[in-house]
Amino acid sequence: MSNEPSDEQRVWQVVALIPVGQISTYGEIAEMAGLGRGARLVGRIMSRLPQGTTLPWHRVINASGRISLPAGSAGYAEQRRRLEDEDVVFIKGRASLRRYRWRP
DNA sequence: GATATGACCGCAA
DNA sequence: TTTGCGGCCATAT
Repeated sequence: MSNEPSDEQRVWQVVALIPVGQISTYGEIAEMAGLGRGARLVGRIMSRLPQGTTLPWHRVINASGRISLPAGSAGYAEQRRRLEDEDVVFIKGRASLRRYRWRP
């Protein structure tokens, strides 16, 4: 039988490892999950997460340091609130923390 | 098969 | 710093 984890499974696994209060980007996640330049794939997978998931999806932002959800949307507000609850500071719409980088 | 779309990215100007 | 554009890759039509 195939125990091969799907791309979706690997992305979930990588996102789950992001430490509290730290952030990563779609591109970094794609790279770590072995998807190469599949940043858009990561974005698609994030958009399809089941409600009530325990995954720290809010710690994933784009390469510009900004939240990718439409500004003003409910999703944007929730992601920003969750990050601020973890002491991530926003300045002019950008997360002030240096983005989390994986340690090889 | 061709085209359009998306929680993206890097780079040039 | 911000914008625009090409590149990227899975899905939907």
